[in-house]
Amino acid sequence: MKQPLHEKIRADFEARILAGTLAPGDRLPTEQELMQAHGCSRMTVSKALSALQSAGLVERRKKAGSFVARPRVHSMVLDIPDLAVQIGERGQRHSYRLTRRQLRGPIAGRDEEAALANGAQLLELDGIHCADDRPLAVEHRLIATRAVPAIVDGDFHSISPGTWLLQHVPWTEAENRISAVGATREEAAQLGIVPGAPCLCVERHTWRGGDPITYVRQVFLADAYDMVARFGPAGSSGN
Amino acid sequence: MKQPLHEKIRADFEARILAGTLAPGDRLPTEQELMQAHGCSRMTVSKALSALQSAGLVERRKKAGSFVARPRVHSMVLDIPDLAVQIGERGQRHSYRLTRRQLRGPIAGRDEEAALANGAQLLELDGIHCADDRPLAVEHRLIATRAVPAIVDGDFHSISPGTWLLQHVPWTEAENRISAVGATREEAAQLGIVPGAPCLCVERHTWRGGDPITYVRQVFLADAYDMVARFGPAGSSGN
DNA sequence: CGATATTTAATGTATAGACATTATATCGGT
DNA sequence: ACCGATATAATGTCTATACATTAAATATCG
Repeated sequence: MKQPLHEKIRADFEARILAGTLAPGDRLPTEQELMQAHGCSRMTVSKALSALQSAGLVERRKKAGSFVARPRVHSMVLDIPDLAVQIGERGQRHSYRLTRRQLRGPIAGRDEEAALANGAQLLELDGIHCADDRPLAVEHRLIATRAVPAIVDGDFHSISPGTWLLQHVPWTEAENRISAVGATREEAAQLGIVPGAPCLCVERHTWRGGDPITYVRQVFLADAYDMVARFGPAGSSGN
Repeated sequence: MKQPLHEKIRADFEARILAGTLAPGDRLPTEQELMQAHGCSRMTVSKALSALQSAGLVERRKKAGSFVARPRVHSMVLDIPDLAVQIGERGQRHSYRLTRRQLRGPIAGRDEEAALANGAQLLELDGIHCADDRPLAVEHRLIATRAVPAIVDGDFHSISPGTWLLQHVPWTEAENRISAVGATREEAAQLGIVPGAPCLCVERHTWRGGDPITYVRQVFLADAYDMVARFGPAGSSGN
């Protein structure tokens, strides 16, 4: 054990937060309690808590204590966009229509699906996003029931799975693959465009503490959607 | 001045690093020197330096001291891709052909160009990126000579302006706008495809400490290029 | 000269205490 | 019941010191 004490305390809470044992909004012990529990000085626990704070995992308030941070939306540089919110910001009404729902195992031979399923089942949810009832994107999504068991009870005829996931399951890692594609016959029919018309395709994997959560492929109407990623110095932190 | 001392020290070095006064590899004062300079204890300067370290701005080595961190490539979540490097990684030969070079002022009425120029002139560089002599992307670029005066002496018939900029001018903020477009007649001719074929369009602004550096619009062959952005917990730091 | 041992200068970790700050909670008075 | 003053509990900052760790620099020996 060459690990410094403040690092061990930090890692302990990080693990518990990522595992969900400590949920957003939960209060964690005061510095007094922690220094007694670990038999160390206050500076040491304070250092651990400060590290968690600057990593965006906890929020510290005087007199009140330290709490697991709420959403983590803006600490991460490129958000996972919530289509419903984005469309709403443009003054349009978002709607989602479910076209397919299936609970199944991974398709044999598709290693990515097997990795996502991680021994359990997958929930497949396909649907269409609309802005003011005009089709905007078709979505194909797979969700690992192992990571998100509550998903199978969800009703996604009204709210989209993406919105639900963003509100219930914080992610810690994500990978976006963005490309331009010509619409297939099927996609073109659903979006009301001609086959081969340019579309923006976003494929995204998300993980939480190393465990895969979901895979999604979204095909957008080209003239209706841009993807914007802005990023800059993370630091500052402030007080 | 309600600013804590360690924060003032941190901000001071951050500013100097972003301004370029302290260049990558430069050594900054030892904790001893800093505590004398500011008349404070070692813990205080150590806290400032630790913050800079976890922000990825400096690297600290025992016995040696603290140094301005080298590249900042992986601390930033979504890289500015260097096409030349990416193509090389795929085992292909990258080449860039300059098609237009013009030193000019901002076009009247275009506020973005005026903002980029910032009172000085703009260097406009258009060109084509090829992989193994097959056209891959057309690029339209504007560079602020105010931020990068050395650019006007550059010879971009062989190396691409993007490569040059990445190697010479570190950026601190960037904004990517990614969309799918149909190729215009002109772009189609340069890329060897039919007009209207789907292409991936990347528009990017970059800044350095608030000053605009460059604007670029790249139009990629859809089937030859994906954009991948992977990001996860910045923290960990470790020792 | 070169490999190895020693010194040493820097950061890394930790302690125990002091005082500052601030949001919450409690207590009064109207 | 409300509003305002006061107490209080938590974090925020800082000091002064001690010892640990590490890697660069230097000395030593074959």
